[in-house]
Amino acid sequence: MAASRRVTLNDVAAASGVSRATAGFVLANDPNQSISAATSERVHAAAARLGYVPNGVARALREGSSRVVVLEIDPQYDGSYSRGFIRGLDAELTAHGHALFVRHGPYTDRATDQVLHAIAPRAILRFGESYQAGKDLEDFGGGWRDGLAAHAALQIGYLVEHGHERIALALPDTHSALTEARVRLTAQSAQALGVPRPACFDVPRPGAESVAAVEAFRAGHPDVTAIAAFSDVIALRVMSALRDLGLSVPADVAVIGFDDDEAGALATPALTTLHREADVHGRRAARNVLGLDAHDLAPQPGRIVARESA
Amino acid sequence: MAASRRVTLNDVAAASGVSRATAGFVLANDPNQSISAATSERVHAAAARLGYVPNGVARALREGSSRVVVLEIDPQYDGSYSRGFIRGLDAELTAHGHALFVRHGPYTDRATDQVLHAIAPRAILRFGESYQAGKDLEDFGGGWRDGLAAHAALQIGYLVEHGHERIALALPDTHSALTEARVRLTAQSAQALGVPRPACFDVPRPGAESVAAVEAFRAGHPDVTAIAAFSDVIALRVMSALRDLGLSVPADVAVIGFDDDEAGALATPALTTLHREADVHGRRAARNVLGLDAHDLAPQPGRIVARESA
DNA sequence: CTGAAAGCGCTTACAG
DNA sequence: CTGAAAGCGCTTACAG
Repeated sequence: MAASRRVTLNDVAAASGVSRATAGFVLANDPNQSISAATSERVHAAAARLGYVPNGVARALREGSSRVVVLEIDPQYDGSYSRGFIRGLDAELTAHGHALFVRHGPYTDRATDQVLHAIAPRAILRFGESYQAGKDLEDFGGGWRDGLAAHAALQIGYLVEHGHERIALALPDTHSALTEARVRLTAQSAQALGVPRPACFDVPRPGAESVAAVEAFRAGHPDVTAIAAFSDVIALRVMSALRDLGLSVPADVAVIGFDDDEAGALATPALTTLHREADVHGRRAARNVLGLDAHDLAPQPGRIVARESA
Repeated sequence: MAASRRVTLNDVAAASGVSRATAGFVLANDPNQSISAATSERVHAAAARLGYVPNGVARALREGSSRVVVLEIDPQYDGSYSRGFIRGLDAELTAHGHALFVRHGPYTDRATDQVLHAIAPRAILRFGESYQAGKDLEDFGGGWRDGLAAHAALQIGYLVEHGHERIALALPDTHSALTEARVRLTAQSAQALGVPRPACFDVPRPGAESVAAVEAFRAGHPDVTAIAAFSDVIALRVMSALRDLGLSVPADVAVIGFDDDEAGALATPALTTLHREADVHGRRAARNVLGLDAHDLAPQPGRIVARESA
């Protein structure tokens, strides 16, 4: 079968008997032009009949950037929250004529530059960082400042409510802007609640090292009665290590996760955690990056999912 | 600060005192041209000094497609295997001058079409399906035929070796080309090993429904002594449901996972599973999609990670 | 109300 | 050995 040539604006113009310019004006709905209703209708009909779709590459060359947004995400943040965030971001960008593409990998300026040169996206977002598109927002548009602060407070607040005062914060073993923000916000929450500043420790991937890390931390901080984890993944590592050390959760130490991953619900004991509405955060990020108003998209408050571990 | 204009080929040509064409020939290393060493050197020096990077959008418009490959992946397949696959695919594409972008979402022809029109990628891959770029490979280039067959056989083989004959296959509750392939290959393995064809059942997300699904299956198949799961996620759902039903793993029923997710290692009992070298599969897929030879990239055999659940 | 034309930055056949 | 020129498909200021 012959490869059917792509339908271009020229084809639409020819089929409707107008110039390419006129066809373009009609399809772009250009308010500076006044095209007769008859002409407009003919052009629309021809475009529909031929199945015309504008060539995004040509348009991007002309306009200077493509109607594409790229999200960079470090694989260590993959989880139910990032999935929901991506879903919301994608849906909202699509609704506004843009496409979302995700780049998985560590954040490097070289990689970001390559993306810029390769497809000239309208903007590049980094999951967990402010976005890199000329403007310089203070947050990620979806609760990365107010939201994350509120959620960190909720996590610590739950433990305090349940009688804990000596609380620790368990982190992944590679740090980033996101882990730093979390440490800072957790410390602020503790202060506001009148409990000592949580001590932090890193928990590497499962294995002898992760058990040793938890053991060493316990030895240095024997009075800690509850551990707040950076994520459910980290919480599960902690619970597993505590079990290996012969400790019982929550009797000996309480553990609370963050972000409600499926595996937390299936753990023994089932993981108490915090649920955030990732979808709305993604939608808000989309609005912000396109310079659109996001006021009708109220970020949902987070909520504690109380199960067995705390 | 003034936005510094992008460096174009024109700038390089002007800076080195040659025409744009000549500069282009030098930078493209065009074998049909014979450029004097002096000229070539001057152009390269100018390009380096100015930090010239070709505009991918302009190039794509000219060449008909961009040096970009898009991977579509359904969120239900997110896990350690898909992460490794993406890592390998990305690394190998980058090494060959291409960029990888991932689209997360259900597979729909409409979405795929939008991608095509938006950035005209060199190819679009669907995780778990053959690729959609004119050619029609039978597999995904990284073990989706031979590889998946071998791995399905390994999973069932382990159970048979450990004395199981009545085996079931636990699947996610949304089916796809990938689940179908898995069912088919598992049935073939069972036949080759001389045990009855495994009965299949779906396990929905955690909750009352997933427990009911496992209970119903057990009632209908009381003689099943081992369950092979489509993935570690599904295996964890099954183990949790069995626990809720008062059954003990592996004493009452053995469970084996697939793909070695971190959560499996942390479960109680720790999940026995199968590990595949996702990275190499991704690299092979990259080579195939670019039409490059992949013979030096031998797919690694899978291996059983024997823990406690089977 | 509509059309001819320029130009985004690149690649490459063609002419010299 | 090197340059002038066409053209990928679009948008949009300009002329009529």
